[in-house]
Amino acid sequence: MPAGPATPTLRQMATREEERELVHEVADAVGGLMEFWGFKRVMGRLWSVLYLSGEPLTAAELCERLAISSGAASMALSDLERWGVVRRSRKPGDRREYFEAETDVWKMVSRVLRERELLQIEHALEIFERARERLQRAIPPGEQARIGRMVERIGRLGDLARVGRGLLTAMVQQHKVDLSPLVRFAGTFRRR
Amino acid sequence: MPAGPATPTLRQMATREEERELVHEVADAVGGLMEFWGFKRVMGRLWSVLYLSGEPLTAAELCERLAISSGAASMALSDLERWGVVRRSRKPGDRREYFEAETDVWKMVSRVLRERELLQIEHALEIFERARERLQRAIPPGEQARIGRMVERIGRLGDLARVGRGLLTAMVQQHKVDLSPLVRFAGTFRRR
DNA sequence: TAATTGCTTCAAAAAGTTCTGAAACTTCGC
DNA sequence: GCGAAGTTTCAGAACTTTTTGAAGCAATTA
Repeated sequence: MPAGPATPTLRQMATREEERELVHEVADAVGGLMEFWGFKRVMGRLWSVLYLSGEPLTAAELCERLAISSGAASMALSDLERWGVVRRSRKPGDRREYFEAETDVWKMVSRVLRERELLQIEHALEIFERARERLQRAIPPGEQARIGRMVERIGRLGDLARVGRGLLTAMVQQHKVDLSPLVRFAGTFRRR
Repeated sequence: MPAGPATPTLRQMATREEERELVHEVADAVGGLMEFWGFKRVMGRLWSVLYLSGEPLTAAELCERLAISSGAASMALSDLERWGVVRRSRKPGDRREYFEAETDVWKMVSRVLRERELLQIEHALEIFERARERLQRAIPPGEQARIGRMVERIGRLGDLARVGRGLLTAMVQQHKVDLSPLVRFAGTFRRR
């Protein structure tokens, strides 16, 4: 209602209300993205509220704003801290801990890529190579064709994993690398 | 045991055994990657077995090889089919359905990127922009600084989402696009 | 058309995940 | 060292996801 005799105070309250709601929407969207990425939804929500508030907040305040228990907050905040995405700080003369968001968003993303995605892909790659090697030797007679195809396909999975690893590595390493050769390389693995 | 008087038959059996195990390891690795990506683990396992076997298999055979129920197989195979990752086929004079893996791995990956990741990011982007716009207008007096910072930070989230969208779009569009400008662009969003 | 085989569906079970709230613990000022 | 305030831990509750197995359905053959 843009019309009506709203006093400045009422209008301000309405604005505050709207602000709260918008912040929550953003926090939920970030939470959704993070969940999609295999983190807890609350982690994304907590980080967003801290990031948008711009100033350190206490655990109690976060609990209240997001309507979660102290336990959940404590755990999620520890996780966030472990990911270097939130920092703790204290104010002199105040016993409570304050939490602050890391603001370099790219730093966060690249750390996750490096420590999680890259490990996962590296692990798969090891398995692929080991399997390929082992199948390669001692092919039973009369199975050349079948095993050969299998070996080739495992090889292709390995190639794809390597492309992924290359992309991630490139993204992660300070953007100093030109991704285009990698992307062209990826074209190699289409078909068959 | 490389020594010992193993008959050809025994040796062959050992090899078969090893093959089974290696295929399972690969299938689990792919399953792990797919789970990481928000799919069901079984989906990855099923696809891998089909991909590596190289020939169409029946549902019953897949159930047996992966030790899952017919229900689970039926559902996961439908999902895979919906993602264009597995095809059904029939053999004349055989009532059973056969399943075959899509072998163009990149086609699969890019479809997922396009239909899932891209949607998710697009959704977040809309929320960010809407929130930014709304906060922008009607800033309560004396809150310039606080709201201004908030608006700026939501803007930064939006920028990051756009970079992600750009990367995904580039990857998805037949590799015709050079990713390097995007990656350089990403450097813009570090710090503060 | 009936019998048979194979496939899908679905309710319930199992497994896995996240959240709560209170007890245990830590820290700090007195 | 004691008490108060704040934080972490953890067992169980609540919720979500995945799997099972059997009932129902569909297709094929005789």
